[in-house]
Amino acid sequence: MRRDIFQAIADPTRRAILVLIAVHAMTPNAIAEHFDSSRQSISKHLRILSECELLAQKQEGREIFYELKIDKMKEIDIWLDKFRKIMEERFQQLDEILLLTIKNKKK
Amino acid sequence: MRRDIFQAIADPTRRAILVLIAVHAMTPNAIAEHFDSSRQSISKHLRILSECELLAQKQEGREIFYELKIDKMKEIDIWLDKFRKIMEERFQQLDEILLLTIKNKKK
DNA sequence: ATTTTGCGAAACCGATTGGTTGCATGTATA
DNA sequence: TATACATGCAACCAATCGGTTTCGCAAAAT
Repeated sequence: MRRDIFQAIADPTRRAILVLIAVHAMTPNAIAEHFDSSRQSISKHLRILSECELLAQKQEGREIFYELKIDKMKEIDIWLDKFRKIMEERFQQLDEILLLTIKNKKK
Repeated sequence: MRRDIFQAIADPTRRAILVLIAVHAMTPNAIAEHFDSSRQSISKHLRILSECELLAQKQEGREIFYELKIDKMKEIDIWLDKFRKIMEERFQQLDEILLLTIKNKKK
């Protein structure tokens, strides 16, 4: 059972759920009303998102409110940072090449 | 055939390929050497990444160099922006509540 | 006390996934 | 020209995925 945040956000319904919940916590039934899928199907998605620690639950009577744990989203940002850094290095190298070219022309 | 960038980066091997290629373009064989998977398996991943426009190909003789199209990665960042904005709004609302609380105490 | 409501869990099903094997094709090399 | 190499593509397979149906269990409502 592979269960990481990248696999979690691969599904478009799950991404929509995250956006929906980001505004304020919601119950499974309330969430399901926003989609064509059944309540059970949404419940499955909620379980997967919870297993990835993207969601927290707040029980109120027989209702369960799911809320987004926004901090977990940072993990995606951290991964993207790798590419930001690599790109920075690339531009620096490009700068050096351009600088050398200018210097050579002056000779 | 669902083929978007989020589904593309869901697979850990594909994510590793992206990081590998980000540094400099590579051929399928060279990439495959970094993994336990077969050359054909890596080729399949490259095809999926290409279909998502995450990769560009440069043919050199009988070799094909795959390079990362870094701009496409921005799409993930754009999606993350939604949450950044929602969080900003939340903090603003929190500020307003705190402000009101202070004002009420003064009364 | 009985019924309704909100929910999770399990069983099942077709579609998709990631992997392998076996080709076909085009390019270097002998 | 014959051979070795780099690669893509199609066929196949077990595992996983997303969905539905059915059930059981509590908490509310009647």
